[in-house]
Amino acid sequence: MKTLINPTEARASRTAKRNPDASRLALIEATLDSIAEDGIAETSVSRIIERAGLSRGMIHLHFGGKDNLLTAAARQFGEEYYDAMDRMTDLGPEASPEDQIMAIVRADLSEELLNARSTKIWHAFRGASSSHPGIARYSSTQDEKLVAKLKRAFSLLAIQCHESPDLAEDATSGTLALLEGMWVIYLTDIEGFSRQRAVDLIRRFLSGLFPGKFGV
Amino acid sequence: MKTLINPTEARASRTAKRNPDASRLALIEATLDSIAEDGIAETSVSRIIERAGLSRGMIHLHFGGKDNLLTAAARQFGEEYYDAMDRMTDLGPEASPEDQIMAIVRADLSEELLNARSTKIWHAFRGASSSHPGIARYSSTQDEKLVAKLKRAFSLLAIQCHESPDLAEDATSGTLALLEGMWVIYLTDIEGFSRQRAVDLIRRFLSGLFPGKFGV
DNA sequence: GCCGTTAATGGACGATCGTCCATTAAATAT
DNA sequence: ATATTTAATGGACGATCGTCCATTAACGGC
Repeated sequence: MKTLINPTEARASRTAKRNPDASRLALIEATLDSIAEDGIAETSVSRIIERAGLSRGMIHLHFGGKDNLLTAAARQFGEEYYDAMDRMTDLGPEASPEDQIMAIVRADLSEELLNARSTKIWHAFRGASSSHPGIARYSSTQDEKLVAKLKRAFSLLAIQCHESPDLAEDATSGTLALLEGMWVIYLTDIEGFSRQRAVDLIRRFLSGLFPGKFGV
Repeated sequence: MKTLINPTEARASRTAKRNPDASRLALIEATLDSIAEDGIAETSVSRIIERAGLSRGMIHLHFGGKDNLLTAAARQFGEEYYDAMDRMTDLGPEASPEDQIMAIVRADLSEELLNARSTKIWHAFRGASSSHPGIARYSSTQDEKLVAKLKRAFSLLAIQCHESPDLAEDATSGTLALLEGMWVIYLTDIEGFSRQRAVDLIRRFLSGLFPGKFGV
């Protein structure tokens, strides 16, 4: 059930030994898996090392404590999100703002980014960030980068449509709220959620804001 | 800092004794306060009884265990939300669908419902509900009632506008997503959040969906 | 092939977790 | 006034928490 980036780097069978980078990664992945499956409250040191197949002392050795491991896991989770987001929204310089915006929307709602594992982890980190400064850092940068991406495209679109920058501002905030809301709704009812319907719905809302744009 | 429904019922000074209902309520309120201030992970039996000013055995006596107390707290939290929502959206039978919808939006984003305490608790329960069936029950009914309220008003509005029921469906889901998203955004940056801007933004999105309606 | 370095182990530690129960004392019934 | 019922107390219990460290073993330099 564990999802390691490279299966061959998976922790150390009995023979393979002394691979500190792989151990660090295994601990981070085990932490994320545990949060996704058991919740952050149940994610104890014992559970983590059991999942990673490592010994008790490793967390203190590599991270200096459980808190730092959680912070490292939050950092990696955010980086994985943005690597995938950047890769999926790289449309070249001459893509229209509409296409860029819809690419962001589709990416954020794609199975790669929006799935049971990632929403559980995202939700757990969001909740913990109010009392955990380390996690808060990487949760907030996640938003800032997404906002910047959206705002740039909507500003361009507003200029094209001879609309005020005010509209770009509202469209950015509204799209962000719609995407965040979709994640919550997905988490609430994973089985009943339809990615296609979510994308179409956001398109319809944006079409109302920019008449003639966003298809239909 | 504790918010008791009736301050005079607050737990038992040294003199007042033997008030099982007040004790139950004090435990629930202490639980909600602890979740809001320290997070659900830090909300232990010891912390709860310390906040409530009661003795260790009370949780087992009144609820049979910590899990049942959490469930009772989730139930009460949901009921408080809907009592306030119903009270704030009771506009009489001849209110227009637009007014009803905006009343729901304004209520959901009002200081009474959207504040630091309630968003933290809401978020914690949402996260816990995936592994805690008791909490899940009361989290899901919360959504169902809100969806029903919105859908009724949007269906009426769609008929008035000679639009397809399909639009009412999308408007309901979209408004719900916007509201859920606003709660997440509020939780992320409480200081920077503007209720008025959030209400106006949702109105603007709805105005795009129903041209000529929703002011501006 | 020996030695210093360091990744890795796993148990010990005190603190805290949630549950439970013997006891006390207030309210009610007789 | 006495007996019964039950709310409330607070400590004991084993389990588990996160941290730390003495020990083992794999690696790189000579």
